[in-house]
Amino acid sequence: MSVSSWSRGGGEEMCPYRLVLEHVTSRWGVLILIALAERSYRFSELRRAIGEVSRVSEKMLSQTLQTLERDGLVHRDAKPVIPPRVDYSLTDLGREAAEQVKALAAWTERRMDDVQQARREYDEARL
Amino acid sequence: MSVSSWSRGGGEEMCPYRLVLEHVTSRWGVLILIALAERSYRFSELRRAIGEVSRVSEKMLSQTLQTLERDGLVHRDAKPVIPPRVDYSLTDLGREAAEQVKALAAWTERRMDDVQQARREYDEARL
DNA sequence: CTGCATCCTCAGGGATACTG
DNA sequence: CAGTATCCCTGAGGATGCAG
Repeated sequence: MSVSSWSRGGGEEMCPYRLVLEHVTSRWGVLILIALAERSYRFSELRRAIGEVSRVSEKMLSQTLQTLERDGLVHRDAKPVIPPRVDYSLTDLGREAAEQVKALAAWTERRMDDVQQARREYDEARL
Repeated sequence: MSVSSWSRGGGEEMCPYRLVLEHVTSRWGVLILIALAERSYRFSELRRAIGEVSRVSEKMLSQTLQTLERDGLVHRDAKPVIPPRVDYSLTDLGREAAEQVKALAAWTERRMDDVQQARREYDEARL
């Protein structure tokens, strides 16, 4: 992986590859992948689970789920019953993505102390 | 790593840990970490390197560099010469972060075909 | 060259109401 | 319950100009 191995095409639009990366690392994408890595969730259930961390609107949740579904990372299982029941889970591809994201999140958690220490020093240095 | 292991504190603000994750996974944070993982760069040089992939304004570049520096991931070496020369490189902590990000980017690159295939099927299914 | 300050735009994203 | 549609607003981010 190197930056220069990326687009290099004179055009203006991003390479599709960057887009997937943005979907996966997006604010809600990260949380959805981590949540679904544990188990499948129904829509509102997922919203509550994520809400424990950071409030997410219905709009953003369904929007992000659609993006991830289109990328083949999330599987949407809509059962034709009344009231409606829709279960979301990860595909194999999604599980792989979730592993990467979880690794990143785990690293952040591990190194949190070092980061906060660095911040204190940085802030103190410019008082 | 599980979502529920995150904030859980009745408050409204994000846990500082989420913030670091957002810095690292941010649009420009990702590109900066990957670029600096290869070698150190001067400001404009870094801007051009990243620009090959996606145009970045001076403002966003310096802004993102500052947050990453504050988080202790990037080292800023300003040489007191005329004209000014400032070199940016990764700290040990930053190199660790870059490894995680590169792993994620590499995965995306590897699985790009599967994703595009999934997209085609998804789009085709709703014509 | 390396930025900081300013202005301005536009799209990400929240709140609300409504539907199947 | 699981969304879609609509309105609206904040803030990310670009463009420009200036300073050290």
